Amino acid sequence: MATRQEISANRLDDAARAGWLYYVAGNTQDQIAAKLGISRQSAQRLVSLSVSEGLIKMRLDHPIGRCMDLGARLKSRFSLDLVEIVPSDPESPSTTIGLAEAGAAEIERWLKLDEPRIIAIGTGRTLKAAIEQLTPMECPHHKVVSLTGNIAPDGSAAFYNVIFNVADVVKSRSFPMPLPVIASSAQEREMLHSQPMIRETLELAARADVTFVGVGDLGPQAPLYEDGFITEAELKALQKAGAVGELCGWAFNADGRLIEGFTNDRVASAPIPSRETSLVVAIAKGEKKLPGIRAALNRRLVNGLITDELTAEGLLATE
Amino acid sequence: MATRQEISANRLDDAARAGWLYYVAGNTQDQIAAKLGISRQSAQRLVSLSVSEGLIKMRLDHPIGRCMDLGARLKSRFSLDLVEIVPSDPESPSTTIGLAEAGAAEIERWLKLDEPRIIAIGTGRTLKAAIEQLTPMECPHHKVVSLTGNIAPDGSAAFYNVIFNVADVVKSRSFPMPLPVIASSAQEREMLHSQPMIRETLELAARADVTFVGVGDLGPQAPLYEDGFITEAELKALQKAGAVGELCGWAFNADGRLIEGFTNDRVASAPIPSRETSLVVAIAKGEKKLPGIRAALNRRLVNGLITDELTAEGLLATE
DNA sequence: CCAACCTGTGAGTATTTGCCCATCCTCGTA
DNA sequence: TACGAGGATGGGCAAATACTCACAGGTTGG
Repeated sequence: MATRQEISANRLDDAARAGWLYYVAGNTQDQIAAKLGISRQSAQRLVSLSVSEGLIKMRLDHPIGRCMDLGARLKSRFSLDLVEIVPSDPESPSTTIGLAEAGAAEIERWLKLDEPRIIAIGTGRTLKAAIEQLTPMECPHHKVVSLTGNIAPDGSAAFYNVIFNVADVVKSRSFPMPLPVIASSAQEREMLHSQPMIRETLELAARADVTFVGVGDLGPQAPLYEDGFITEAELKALQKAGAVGELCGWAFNADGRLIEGFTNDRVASAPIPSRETSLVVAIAKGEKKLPGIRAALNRRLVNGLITDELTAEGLLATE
Repeated sequence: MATRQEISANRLDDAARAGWLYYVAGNTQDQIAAKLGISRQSAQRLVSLSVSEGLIKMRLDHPIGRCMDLGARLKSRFSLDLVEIVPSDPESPSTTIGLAEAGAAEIERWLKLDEPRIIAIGTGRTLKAAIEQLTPMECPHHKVVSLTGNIAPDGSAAFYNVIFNVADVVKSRSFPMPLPVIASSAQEREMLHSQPMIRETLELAARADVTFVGVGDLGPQAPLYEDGFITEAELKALQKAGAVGELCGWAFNADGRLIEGFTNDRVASAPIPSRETSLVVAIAKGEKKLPGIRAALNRRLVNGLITDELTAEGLLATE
């Protein structure tokens, strides 16, 4: 008499045969049913079994395949709502190559929507590069709001504030923030934020449907420092306090917690919009930014990420 | 054979994405269409493209009892070092279905080795189909050497000479044989073989660690004849002399002995490498090739075989 | 011995996929 | 600028596939 195991092994054999006929030989299930002398439904079950039992392996031989794979893992590892991985070009030192195009594509996906949306934009080199990749289009029904001030320390318009570029290219209504990135004191910040126009912009930012931000590192070449928004002493103090990165000027430590005190008391940027009710996408890559990106993901300061293969690997490598 | 259309890299990227989403992530084409922002029909086209371009590879990972059994019996009956049996699809007239994938898998096993190897390759339709299934990989440390000439009777590159395809896909160093498959005379062959470069290639072939060859039949549609390497008269003469098959152009009789005289005096291919010190794998199946395969196994012209169920049965049935 | 249970089956039905065709867009040419 | 070839697109439809359900045959445990 046949034991259950033998029967099941036989069944797996049949499943393997059916799977082979289906996937490798390209038969239809009807043909398989005829060949194996069973009903089409049974054939379907066998084919299905061959997949669910892992008898059939499918592999994608294309550079993109690796990106998709990394993306899926990142998405589940950090419970992200959006992940986009672009192939790395190890030869190119550019911090924006590929990323800019991918970021622009994602921004355009939102702009193409017919229903009016509020799109919040941070600042930084990566974001600027992405905006430059945007296809000009007519989107007067959307609103684009800046999360950060657009006044550089010397009083001029901050170079890497990109809100005007966006509004220009896509013809949407724009809401810049006529503020310094970092106020001179907490009091000044409060004063500025209480101005009616700015208050409205802040409220608009809080209701953004989608947000795109860059991630800044706080190493020796921290963009905040290089662009003169913070002094060397302030940078050192932040580093000492454990800061590993910043979003729109908000410095945070390796846990993703905002650093208390220091420059954070004076950052005039809008708070990062809710990750519960909206999508906040970080666009960033690179060794230097890795700790910052990881921290932001861990504490869910963002729930979307556009990065490259190498960075994705780095994010998955640890822990 | 369909002419190779130049397809933009971007489209292949998209195809890869779609293929990944479909086969790996298990999305429906509707979902893919939504995610990529295209119509379902376009998604379907991309998925289909990813298969037809060979981006998606499917492999059956299960020892089907019947194939294992046949394989074990063949292995012991003919003292083989390697046997691989794939399921048969009795209805399909294709001479390569399934076999190509299995052959590619075995070739890949060798290519994946870290130590440098010399891999010799014969010629033929089956082998070409197998090569097309190879996954691109970087193997500059291996050497791939052709056993047969790559010049067709009309002077062009022989279509079924596959050495270039291999080298291309796996980036290894390749050693083709700039020779006709069959020289016009024994003298010409000697002359050609004495050329330094060719001599070196021949010596390399003799030292191959592993060899993959097809088996040609010598019936009315013998590939050697169909491809114009031998005349009808020569084919008839070979048949009369008892030839039942050929490896790389070397015709042999039912005992597996090389036919003396006739075209064998002029075959410009390298001799089949040693079965004592290396692995020589025949990849072949089909009723027509049965006598040839049997003869080659009997006299141990090869010590490895990749074939299908039906052929395996045929080999075991007689004697 | 019987009832509960499990496995596998076929029928019917909803969903998904493959393919044809009209149309649109692009680009080279007259 | 007009025009035609060639390729991409999306609608529609038939084929193929996946899923649900009720039931048959056999096993298990009382």
